[in-house]
Amino acid sequence: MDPFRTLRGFRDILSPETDILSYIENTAKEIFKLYAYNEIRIPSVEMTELFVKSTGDTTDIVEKEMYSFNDAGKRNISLRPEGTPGVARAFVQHKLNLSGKNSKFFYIGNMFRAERPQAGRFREFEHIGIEYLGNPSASADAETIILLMALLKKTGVKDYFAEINSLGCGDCREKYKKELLEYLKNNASRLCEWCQNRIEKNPLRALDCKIDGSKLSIEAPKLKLCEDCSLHFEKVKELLKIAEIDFKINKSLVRGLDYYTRTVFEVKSSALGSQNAIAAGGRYDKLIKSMGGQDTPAVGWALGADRLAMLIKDNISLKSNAPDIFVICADKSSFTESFKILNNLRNNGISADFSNFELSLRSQMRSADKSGATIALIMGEEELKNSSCSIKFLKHAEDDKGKQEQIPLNELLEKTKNILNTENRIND
RNA sequence: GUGGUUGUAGCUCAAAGGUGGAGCGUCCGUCUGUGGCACGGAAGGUUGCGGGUUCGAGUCCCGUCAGCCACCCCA
Repeated sequence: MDPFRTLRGFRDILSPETDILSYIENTAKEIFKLYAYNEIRIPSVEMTELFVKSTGDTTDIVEKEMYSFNDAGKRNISLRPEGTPGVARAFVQHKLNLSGKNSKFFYIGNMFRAERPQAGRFREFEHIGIEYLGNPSASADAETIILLMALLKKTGVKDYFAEINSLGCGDCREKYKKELLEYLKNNASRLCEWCQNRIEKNPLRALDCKIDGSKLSIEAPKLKLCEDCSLHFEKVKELLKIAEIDFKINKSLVRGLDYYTRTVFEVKSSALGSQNAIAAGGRYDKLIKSMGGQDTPAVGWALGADRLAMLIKDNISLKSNAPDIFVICADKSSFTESFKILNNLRNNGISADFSNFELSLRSQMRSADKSGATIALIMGEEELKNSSCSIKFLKHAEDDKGKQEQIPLNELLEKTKNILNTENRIND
C-alpha cells in the first residue's frame, strides 16, 4: 500500500465539488430554519454496541460494513455508519425530552461504511439528516417528508420521485413476522443460503432476496396493518396530498434498518446509476425506549449529499471565488507599495489577489485574466510618482471592458467599491 | 464480499514485442509598462507497484494496489 495515496473508497474533494456540497448544506440549513430544526453535532465514533442494538445486528450495515476496532482501553468502538443512533443516544443521554425544547434536530456529517466503492458509493460519505422526536402523529411523518421534498426542490435537482410504505407497529408486525416465517420455512428451498440463515432473525429481509424474492413477495402473505396503523398511514398520505407532494406507494419498500416502524419512505433518482437512492427514512417509535429512554416516538431521514451533488453539478452555476481585484506590480521600485495596496484592499473587504510581483507585467496580466478578476490594478514607477494607481477593466467586467484609468491612491478604496457595486448590479 | 473492465505527462488519449508521442493545460518569450488572439520555445514520465517470459516489455504472463461498471447493499 502506498501511504501517499488515499485509501480505497476515500477521496479528496476539490473545488468545484466542494462548492456544490457547500451549496447543498447551506440550502438545507435555510430549509431547516423554516421548519424550526436545530443543529446537533454528534461524535464520529461511538461504542459498537450502540449500532448493533439500534441499526440492528442482522442488517448488512452492522454485519459487514462497519469500521470497528478496539481502542487503547479495549473498548470496541465503531466509526458511525449512520446518524440516527447517535442522535437517539444523545436524546436519551441528555434527557432532552425534559428540556422543554422542541426535539427537532438536523445534522450534517460524514458517515463510514466499508462497502465496495462504485459510482455514488464511497466509504466515507456525507449525510444530511433530520430527526423529529416526541411526536407520534401522522403530521410529524408528513412534515419530515414535506421538508425533504422542499429541500430537494430548492436545490434544483430533477428527475426524482418519492415512495412510501407502512411497516406497521410492533403488534401487527410481530404477527406478520410469524405468518411470514411460517411461509418462508415451507419455501426455504427458494431462498439463497444467506437468507435461509437469517429468516429466523429477520424474515422481512427475505422478501428482498434476489434469487426469488420478487416472486415470494407477491405470493407470500401480506402485511395487514392493524386499525391504528392503517389510520395513521392513511393520514400521512392525506397530509402529503394536501401539501401537494407527489409520491407512490411501494408495498415492498422495506428499509434495511431494524428500528423502523410504520411509515418508511425513500426518494430515488432515475438519473443515478445503481446507487439510485438520494434520501430515505422513516418512523422509529421503539428506538428511544430500547435505549433506556422514555417511550418516545420519532421519525427522521437522511440524505446522501454526495449523490445529490452528482445530480445537480451540471445544471447549477455557482459564483466562483474569483477576486474582484488583481494587483500587478510593474517594476521593482513599486514592490512594497503594491503589497501594501493588496493588504489594504483585503482589510477593507475587497477581495484581491496577485501572482508574483517579480514576474513580467505581461505574465502578471495573464494571471489576472485567468483569475477571473474584474479589475487589474497596476502599480509602477509612474503611478508611484503620482501617488496613484492604474486600474484596468478586464473581460469579466460587464460594462467598461478594456477601459483603463489612473486614480489617486487616497481615492482607491471608495472608487473601487463604487465600481464593484455597479458591476455586481449589472451581473445580477 | 462476487464478477467484468481499465491503469502511459496536470487532463483526454496515441504508440500492432524494437529510441515513449500528440492535443489541451502550465510556464517563458515575440510585445523595452498591459490580459484574451496568433506564433515560437521550455518544463513536465520510476508507463500504478512487484515479479516473470524475452536479445529486447508501456505492449505478453502472474500477483498486487487503485479507478470505473454491474451484482449486493444502502442514504
